[in-house]
Amino acid sequence: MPELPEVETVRLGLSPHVIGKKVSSIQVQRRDLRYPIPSLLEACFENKVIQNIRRRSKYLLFDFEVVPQVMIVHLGMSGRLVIKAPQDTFEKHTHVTWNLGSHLILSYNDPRRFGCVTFCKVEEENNHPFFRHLGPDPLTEKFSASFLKERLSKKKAPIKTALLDQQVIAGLGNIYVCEALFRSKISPFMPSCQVSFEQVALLIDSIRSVLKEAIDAGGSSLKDHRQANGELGYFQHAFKVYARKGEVCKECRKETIILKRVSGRSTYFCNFCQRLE
DNA sequence: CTATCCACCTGGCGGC
DNA sequence: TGCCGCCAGGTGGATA
Repeated sequence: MPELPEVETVRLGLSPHVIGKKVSSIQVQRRDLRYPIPSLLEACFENKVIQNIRRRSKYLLFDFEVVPQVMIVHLGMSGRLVIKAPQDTFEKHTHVTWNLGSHLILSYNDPRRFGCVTFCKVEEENNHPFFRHLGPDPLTEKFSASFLKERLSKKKAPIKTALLDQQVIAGLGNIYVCEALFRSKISPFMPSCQVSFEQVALLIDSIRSVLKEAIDAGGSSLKDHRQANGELGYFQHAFKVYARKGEVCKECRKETIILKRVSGRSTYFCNFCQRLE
């Protein structure tokens, strides 16, 4: 499910409800997610106060007052992190719940169990395997045209593949790579090292604009994504190419959107707007 | 070291 | 209605 905008939407939605709240208890229904939930999770965070929620790439990090550990949550493909009330129903595949006093419950649900809930020492965060090799976040200044051009110049793989590589840029996934390439009029098949500096600059603008618009729309809901309040995101209605195979291109009005596999992932594009010269 | 492939898991959908 | 194959917002371990 969740790429950068969906994770950021969850962070923004959760923050006002949970920051400053004490976790009165934690219930773990099953621990075998992508990585086992550490047996010490409950002991580590029960009766502690949530101080802040941060996002790094597609991970959410929960800082707690006083606690020298940071809690890490990843939503995988199908994970949801939502605020509930005790009287609400809890769907199948709800694996972890955090009671925040007697009126609010933070709930983690993940049918496919590709996500994870874990923690690490604060001082080890930057060296954690999840974060050590991550590229820059596209919404920060470190992500510049000169930086990206340099990274791409060493790669022969298609630009589509490079943009999905979290070591090149952190937070993009299949949807937003397709959408950003379309906005830039760059073919997903163009070898990374052949993308010109001008195109890289345009690509950065496209990535930033599509991500910001998606965050403003509450993310994209295909099947699983919900905002923290349980509502659907609505950026999927703004897709120009993703999941639009066979539809007339909204830009050129000449050709229909094509679907091909690139490095194992469905890749949607307009063969006219994004033609290789 | 880099580049591909594929498994991990469940559920939804289309076709027959 | 039912069964089957295919597909899905991600990641990293195995392999060449």
